[in-house]
Amino acid sequence: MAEREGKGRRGYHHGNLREALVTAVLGLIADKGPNGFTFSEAARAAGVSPAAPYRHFKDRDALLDEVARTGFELFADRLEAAFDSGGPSPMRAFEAVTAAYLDFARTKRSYFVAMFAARSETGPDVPRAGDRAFAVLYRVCEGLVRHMPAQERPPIHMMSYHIWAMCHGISELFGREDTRSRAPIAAEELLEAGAAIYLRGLGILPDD
Amino acid sequence: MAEREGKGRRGYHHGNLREALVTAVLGLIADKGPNGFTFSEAARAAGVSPAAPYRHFKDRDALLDEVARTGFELFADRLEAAFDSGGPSPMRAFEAVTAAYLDFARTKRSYFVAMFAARSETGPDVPRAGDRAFAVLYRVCEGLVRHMPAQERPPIHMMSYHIWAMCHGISELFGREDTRSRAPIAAEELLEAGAAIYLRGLGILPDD
DNA sequence: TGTACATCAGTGAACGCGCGTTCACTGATGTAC
DNA sequence: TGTACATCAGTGAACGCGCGTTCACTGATGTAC
Repeated sequence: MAEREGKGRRGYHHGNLREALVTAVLGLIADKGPNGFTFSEAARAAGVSPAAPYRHFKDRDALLDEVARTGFELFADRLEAAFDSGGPSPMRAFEAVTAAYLDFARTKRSYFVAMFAARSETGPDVPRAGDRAFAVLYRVCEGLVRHMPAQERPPIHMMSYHIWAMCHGISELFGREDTRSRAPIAAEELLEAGAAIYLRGLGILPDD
Repeated sequence: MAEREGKGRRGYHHGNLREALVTAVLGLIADKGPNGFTFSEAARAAGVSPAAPYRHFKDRDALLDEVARTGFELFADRLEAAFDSGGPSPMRAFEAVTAAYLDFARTKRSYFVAMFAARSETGPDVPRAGDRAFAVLYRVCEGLVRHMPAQERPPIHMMSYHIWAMCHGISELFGREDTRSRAPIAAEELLEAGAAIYLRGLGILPDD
């Protein structure tokens, strides 16, 4: 029980301590928030001496940055997969991507928290990974707008920011498992309805 | 310089240590985040021995809760004032309130961070203070919808959640002074445009 | 108005604890021959 | 296929430090008479 034999931990050498630390941190974040744990605790949670993490990370912030970076990569993967699942229909892609945003924020909560808690100064790779996720939202909007006459098209950048903000706001306020969500409406429905209203305001109707 | 004579700190007794601690914590949050300071640091920043805060707060979390509670009260005050400033025009009230949301999130960043970082379990007063702020958004939406025929009116609760989420998402993603905002568009414009599109989607036009 | 006393709100010394970090070390792994 | 050796990735003991918390204390304030 105290030992973790199954995977990793094959004797003196851990084998994949770097990933094990990230995993351990995710658990700690879930319990105590992004700043509620120490470097030593992370080592302990990974079943390793307090000096071991220094082989892989300069300090606690570097470790947290790694979690954030990994989270952004995973996030971007999810959004891209959702985008592809929408097939040729821009509207389906839109729905799949926004739903994936919400789902990630809820089910990968620890990643999500780390992604927005990490100090953006230290990790130059973190924003870059975020850009990949944003690009998916951009492409989604592009698809929705393509059939419109050029004059009526809204600025796609602005539109993607709006969608991003809506997803993000709803995730933060209503899409958390830990706090009983404070709205009597489910976050998914709320987002779906809000997005539909927003798109209608741009002249984009549900039946493509 | 090291002493703070002007106000408070009138000799052996501080006079208003409770508020002074809250103020000190706001400064610490601005520097190092909501969990980046210790109880002792708060005491030191208030110019007081490390044992003194125990007269007023059980522990660090209680202190942070107080900051959050104060923040929510102030936030609600600001929104209410903005609402009143809109006069009889629902649309002006709407614009003033959403702008006030953004402004608070930016200029009272430390409060804002504390408000959403405090563990909601411990402080039963915190959500209650948040409700007062939400009530303003609700009234704003009510006003916007009043002239519509009853059948066309959207559910006001849903509508207020949407507005709240939009304000919140934009504040978090683009409305921070610390990080250079990542959007090439200013948060205010972004919010204004997004809200206008959303309202148009509901059949509400700018010219009341 | 003065005095005695209770209460309040601080001090500062003390304690045990766990953290961050360094260090010489050592077991495991990979590779040259 | 075996052996020697370099390198890698851990250990565990040690250190100084600051934190959280308690404690007897003390200066300031408020109030009863």
